[in-house]
Amino acid sequence: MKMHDRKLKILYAIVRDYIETADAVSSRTLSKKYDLGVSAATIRNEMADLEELGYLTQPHASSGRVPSDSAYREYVNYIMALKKKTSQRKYNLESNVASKIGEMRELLDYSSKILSEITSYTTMALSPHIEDCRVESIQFVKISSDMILAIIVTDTGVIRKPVFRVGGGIESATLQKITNLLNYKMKGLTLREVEQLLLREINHEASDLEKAAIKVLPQLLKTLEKIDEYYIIFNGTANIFNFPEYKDIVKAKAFFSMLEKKQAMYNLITTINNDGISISIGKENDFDEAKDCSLITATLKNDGNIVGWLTVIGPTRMEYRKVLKDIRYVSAFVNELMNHKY
Amino acid sequence: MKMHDRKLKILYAIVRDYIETADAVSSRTLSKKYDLGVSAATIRNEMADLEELGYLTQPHASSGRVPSDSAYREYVNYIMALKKKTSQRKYNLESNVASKIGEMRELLDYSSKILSEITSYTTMALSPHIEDCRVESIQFVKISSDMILAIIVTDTGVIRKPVFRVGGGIESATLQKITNLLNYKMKGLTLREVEQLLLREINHEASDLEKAAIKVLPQLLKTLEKIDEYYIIFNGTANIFNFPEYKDIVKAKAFFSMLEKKQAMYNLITTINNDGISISIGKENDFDEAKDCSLITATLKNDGNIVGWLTVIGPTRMEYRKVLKDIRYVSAFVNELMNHKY
DNA sequence: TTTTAGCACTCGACACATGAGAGTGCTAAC
DNA sequence: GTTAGCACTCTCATGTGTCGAGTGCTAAAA
Repeated sequence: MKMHDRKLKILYAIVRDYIETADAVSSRTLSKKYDLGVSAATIRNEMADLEELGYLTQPHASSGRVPSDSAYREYVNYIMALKKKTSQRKYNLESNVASKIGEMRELLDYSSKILSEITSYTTMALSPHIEDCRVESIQFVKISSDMILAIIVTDTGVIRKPVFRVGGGIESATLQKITNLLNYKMKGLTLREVEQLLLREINHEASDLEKAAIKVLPQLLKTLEKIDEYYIIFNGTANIFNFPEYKDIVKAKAFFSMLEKKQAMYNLITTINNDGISISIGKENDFDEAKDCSLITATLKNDGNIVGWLTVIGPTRMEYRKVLKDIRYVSAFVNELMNHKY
Repeated sequence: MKMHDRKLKILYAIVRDYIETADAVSSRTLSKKYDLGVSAATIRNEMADLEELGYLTQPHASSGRVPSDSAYREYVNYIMALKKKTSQRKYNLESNVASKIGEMRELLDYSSKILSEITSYTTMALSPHIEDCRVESIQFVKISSDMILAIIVTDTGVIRKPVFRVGGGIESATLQKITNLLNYKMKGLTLREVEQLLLREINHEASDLEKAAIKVLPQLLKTLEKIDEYYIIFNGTANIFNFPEYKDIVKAKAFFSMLEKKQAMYNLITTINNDGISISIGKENDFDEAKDCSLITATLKNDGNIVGWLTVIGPTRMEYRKVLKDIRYVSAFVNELMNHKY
């Protein structure tokens, strides 16, 4: 459905003004502040239409109009379609940062912190579910008489290093044997499949493993089960108080309760269209506590595999334009770094 | 200075009532609700005295009284001195949890989460500064062509596992040599001293290390520098909104800003009297943002060495009695677990 | 001397009225 | 199709009066 150009112009102006001021926008403000070429009365008529179409709401009979989620959506589609300015800003985010980043998790930490600082919003970094990654290698290292460190490296650079214990200890040589065997059998499998495999080994008392080795497996299996499935971290959570919509204590509480529901946040992010940058606005979020928020998420990929997500979280009245620019910048920087190193 | 018994009784009653209701306490309430044996008028006189002594304040001329920080301190000293009921509750916090805990950090995570759940307050878990721990062992493991995992185990069970990269890769054999040598030289040193030692090795082109090995050291040094100095995590942050004192959005924001200042939080905890359980109330906290909060901290020790801290954070109007009981319970549980395993 | 009853006084909370201002919707004229 | 004008609506700030909670003081009782 194509709206008349003027209607759209007015709609965008309302969205922009509301994003800027957080005040209901009046016809008079629009005619004065924006060069729309028509009088306030005309704008009033258009606004009445826009309200009927569901793009605007009126907090009360004699206030200005406030954009609805659909208005933001319309606006966001519009700015997303604008030619991305190819003004390649230089990545001067601490050029020596590369040498300090060892593994993917640190890169997520660092970039989400930066993103929060330059946007002044709350940001979130998320790693993919470990069970969906393919195992590149598994190693076991004995770090004390009864403690063993398992090192699991996946094909996307995600690394997990759980520690577990073996009652009565274990010989280094035995450990090496298990390492070799499992490593051989597991390469390329997902962790889910590895668990299946371990279970079979345990039950069938596989002949190619010694008794001593077998006794480690149940403990290893337990370890794999309790391993952090994904990694999630927030930055700049206190920033949410800068927005007048969170002056309301009930909303503020809802916001922080939302952040604490990590599994729901995980689902929220991973079910979006995982390509480039995606924006979900208010009720588009399939998670009650997030119905007042907008999320702008950049999917980080390496060789086509998802290695993480960076998300900016704020009120639906978000500075989409600015945040889009910033998140593009940071995620391009991350990609740059990955291409060099991962 | 010994106050008259009756004064103290009244003071404790005021503190208890205020903790319970968050409303300024009136003389009439006290005489009705608590069995003080005197009339409201007498209580009024005592309250006037207590105000003069700095234990009470009056929000406005005709309201009840509110306890000051010193009143809480007096009350806390009193309840801390009470005979701890030795009613050894059974540790029925998931008895199979022990088998799931691999390293200290997981124990901190788990116990602070539990503590937050049973108290309904915000909790914090903190590990000691890694540079103050003594190195038990250092190992290097090659996890890909150019990635190396360093495994640092300290005498208190704190483990760090930083990943770093070596341009051009390195032979496994060379790595083994370095591991052996450094391990030999470093055992018992603090990480700070290890850094000094590495610096010397690099500059002096130490003869007992091959060229190939030497080139890894600078990278290792950098890695040690950027390693997480300490580990800090929060649970139940949204709980703060349950307290009416945080209905004020300015205070709520201050609270979350406080949590984001991790270094200051670290200092706050580590400078308290590090023995058993300690309570710091309001202005006793040497950190502006924490002047409205009380912190109850349990120091976790193993063989006399500090292995972490568990802290409950809330308004100065905290349910000291209940929280004390809960934190004693959880930290005893942690100690139990450690004695069995660490 | 200590405790208590009584009473005047203070202050915040709340309900209610009022007026100004912002903004709209509608109508009639352009 | 556009605009000016005007009546109408609703919020917000301000002011006023009342109510109730709670104190401080005083004088009488114990």
